[in-house]
Amino acid sequence: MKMKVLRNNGEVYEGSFEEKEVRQAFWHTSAHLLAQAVKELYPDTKCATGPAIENGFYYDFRFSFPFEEENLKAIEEKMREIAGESLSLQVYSVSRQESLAYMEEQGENYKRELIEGLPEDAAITFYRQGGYAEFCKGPHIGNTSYIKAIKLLSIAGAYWRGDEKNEMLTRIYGISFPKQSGLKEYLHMLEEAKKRDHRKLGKELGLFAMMEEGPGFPFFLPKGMVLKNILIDYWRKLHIREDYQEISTPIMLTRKLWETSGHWEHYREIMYTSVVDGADYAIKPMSCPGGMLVYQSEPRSYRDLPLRLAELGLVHRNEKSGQLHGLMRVSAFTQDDAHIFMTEEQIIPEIRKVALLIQEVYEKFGFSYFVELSTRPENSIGSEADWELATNALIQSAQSLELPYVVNEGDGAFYGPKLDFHLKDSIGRTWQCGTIQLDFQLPARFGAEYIGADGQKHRPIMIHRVIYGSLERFIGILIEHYAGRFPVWLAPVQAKILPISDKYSDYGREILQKCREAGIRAEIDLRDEKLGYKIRAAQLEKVPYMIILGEKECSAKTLSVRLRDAGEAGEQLAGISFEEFLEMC
RNA sequence: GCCGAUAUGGCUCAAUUGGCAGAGCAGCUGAUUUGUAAUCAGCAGGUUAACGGUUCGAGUCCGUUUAUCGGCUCCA
Repeated sequence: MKMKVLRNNGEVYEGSFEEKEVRQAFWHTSAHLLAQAVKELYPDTKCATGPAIENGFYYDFRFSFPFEEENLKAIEEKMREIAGESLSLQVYSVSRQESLAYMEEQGENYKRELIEGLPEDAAITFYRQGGYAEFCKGPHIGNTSYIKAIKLLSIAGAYWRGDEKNEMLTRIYGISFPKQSGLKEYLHMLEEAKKRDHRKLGKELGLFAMMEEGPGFPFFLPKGMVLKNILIDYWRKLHIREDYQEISTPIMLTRKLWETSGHWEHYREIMYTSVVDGADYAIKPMSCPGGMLVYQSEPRSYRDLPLRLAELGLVHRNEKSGQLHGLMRVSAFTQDDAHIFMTEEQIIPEIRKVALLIQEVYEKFGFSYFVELSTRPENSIGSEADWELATNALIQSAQSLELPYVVNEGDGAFYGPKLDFHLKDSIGRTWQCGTIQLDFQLPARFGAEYIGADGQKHRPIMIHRVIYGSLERFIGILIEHYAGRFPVWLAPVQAKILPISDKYSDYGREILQKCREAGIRAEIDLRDEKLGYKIRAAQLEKVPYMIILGEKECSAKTLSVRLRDAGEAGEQLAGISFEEFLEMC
């Protein structure tokens, strides 16, 4: 179905909902419709901003009463009513003066503030639908009647202009479609995504648990621990190949160290601290100072560089309450950290090497990702020149690898800029996993040195980097990515042995032992149940191979293997030898 | 931290206006000896997140706390 789109230069474009511009215009108009409905129902409400987002739209309001989820129904109803009036939209330009006067008259102080931020000579475009007009750069769809299906999804608090120092507004999220079927499909998709939620699967599959006794501190259950260890084994292999050396540094170190590193000043509020024998200690929120001390544990020469020290560091961060999220955001997590000490000439080749390693790992799991370059934040240390050099090195490296990135102004670490790699979860939220951070500050603060070819002392430059980011977050993403159906190499249980009756238990145990000797992660189901029951249980546990043992197999000393990923037909391999099975794994 | 919501056996969920806390699955016991997604029967399992209040009586109403969920801010 085609619909008209009004651009702010007066142009009219005709396109379908499948096109991004049209869809964004559609949702943007839906946001205006939401504001219009809210103003009609609650005229005292102040409107802030309301854009289209990747899936749907939102609008921020300041209500004159405590707004509750209950109120959404009435608003939704009103929106339908207005959409049904088939209001056509008009776009027109107004001078800055005039629009300020209009917002003043309407009592829309947030809008006024936004317009005040625009240049003096700016012509402001307005979009009007019926009695509701809003300053907006568009585009919008031509008529409200295109909007046939509306659902307001949730409410949330959101700071005015995204700044926590500002007052909190009420944000209403919604979605809309030109057809009822579109909405139905979308809601169904959300339901499906919920089934992949790592918190649900983590519980069902016995991977990890969260307990009230340790909010934000995940417990790894036996099967989750297997998964974690597989990731660690894979990581170790790669790092040996890439010429890293593994170290381990203490969880808790003295205040003096954190003062030297700058963490005591810049990171204090999220560090767990303790007093031991009258002295202040902090539990590490990062492993870098430990790595730094290892670097300094002996004199270094330019021949040692680049020196790559890797550490699976368990760090603790006392996050503000309300920020925890399953395994994705926890208070204690294992970073697959490494600190690379190098000369200036080695910066770009080293960054490239790390970026390639991150790409290799993400490709191994079939992840798609996007990269973000974060620049100097307000609360940071070091000279402008160092920051510029570091930022340019990251840009050059990314460009030389043809790695597309978006810039995130002012979001760097306090000691340096960084390239962040973001992965998506099941409902499209993105999480920062890999990161490459360049740091001139820490080596200076610690007075780190190496002896150059010229016999003089020089200061090394440091890279902080992670590939997984945190094992916990990465496992969360992995669970959702595979919906719990891990590939064989990752599956905590690779094979479930299912004897048909207890007459075959001994043969089952024999096969179990052979599996274990061959390094296959196997379990046996010796319960007094029928085969169908055991298959169902194994299938729900998402075990890749089900080894079925009955009279035929027992007497011929063979196996029958049912595949988890076989279709409805229940494809299986009957009467194969143990060796043939081994080759499959 | 902020805005909004939720909390009932191990899990998923019931419990009319405040009136005896219940079911399925999982677990245990017994029978059954099973061929590709649930065999039958029985048993056990709870200070309804915690604390306080209103009431003759609270899972249900009110308050506080904790945890969790959807977001904002922050972040691996």
